[in-house]
Amino acid sequence: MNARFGIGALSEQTGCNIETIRYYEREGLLPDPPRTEGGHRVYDQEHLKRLRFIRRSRELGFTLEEVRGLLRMVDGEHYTCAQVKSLTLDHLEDVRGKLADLKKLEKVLKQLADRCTGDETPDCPIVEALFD
Amino acid sequence: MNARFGIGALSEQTGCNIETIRYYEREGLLPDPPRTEGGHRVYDQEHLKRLRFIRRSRELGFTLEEVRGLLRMVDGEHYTCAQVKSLTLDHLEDVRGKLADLKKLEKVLKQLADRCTGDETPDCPIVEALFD
DNA sequence: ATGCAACCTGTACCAACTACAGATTCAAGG
DNA sequence: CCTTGAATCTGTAGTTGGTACAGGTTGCAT
Repeated sequence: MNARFGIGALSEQTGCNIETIRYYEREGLLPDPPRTEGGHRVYDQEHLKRLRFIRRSRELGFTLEEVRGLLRMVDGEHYTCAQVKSLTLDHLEDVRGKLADLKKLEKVLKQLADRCTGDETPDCPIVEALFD
Repeated sequence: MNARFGIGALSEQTGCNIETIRYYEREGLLPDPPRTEGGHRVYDQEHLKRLRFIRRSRELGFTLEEVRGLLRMVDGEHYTCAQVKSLTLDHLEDVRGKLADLKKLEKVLKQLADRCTGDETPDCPIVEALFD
């Protein structure tokens, strides 16, 4: 249960690639782990837990800066629900903004594609539209 | 009508910032414009038209590589509707993929935020969820 | 003892710009 | 004609979130 393992195992456990783990360490998101005599990193369950937290956050689209914020709260142990919720809602707004943009984009692209016959004609309404 | 103008005016006409215009030139998307004695760039309507094309394409989410492709077709004068449509449909698929991802994201974030009371409690269900 | 997989550091690269610093040129007012 | 300040010039570095080497060292099994 108190298993210790190398960076390769941590990578496999989390699906996070090795270079990225070292990158998170450089960025201060993961603490510098202890090393073997020869300098190899040695991890434990705490590291695993923390890296999973980072990965889950990233999958939800939080930026590294936001993850840093979340980790500070968690580390400080004195965060409130309100703070975390606020960060989450801000991020949700971002996502909704992007969603709206992409929907517009999809509509325009679809319209363009529909107006185009797709045959061998050398005059394309898409190109015309791009030229305005 | 045969107006010639500097990079600042081109920037204003297109909403494209000056550094970006020079960047497009370096990247070969815009042709090297003629220069004044002193080395300042001098543009005309053709440059304006081309830059607008690039900007419109970028606004529709085409990558610079895709824009390059579109420009090659336009420059070559021997593109077909089919080619352009194919590029557009590929891109439309990309957009739809991203749209689907973002929708999932929005759902999860909303669920998380809803489960969170947002009060002064120090135990947050969002944080719990991120730890899995 | 040896072979080779795993790991190390350091650097460079990706997209698509953006942001300087420090030098030069252009255009307008006096 | 001269000055002044805005516009422009080149060149380099930074952004985000990693990824990809190169070239060297360590760890472990045989």
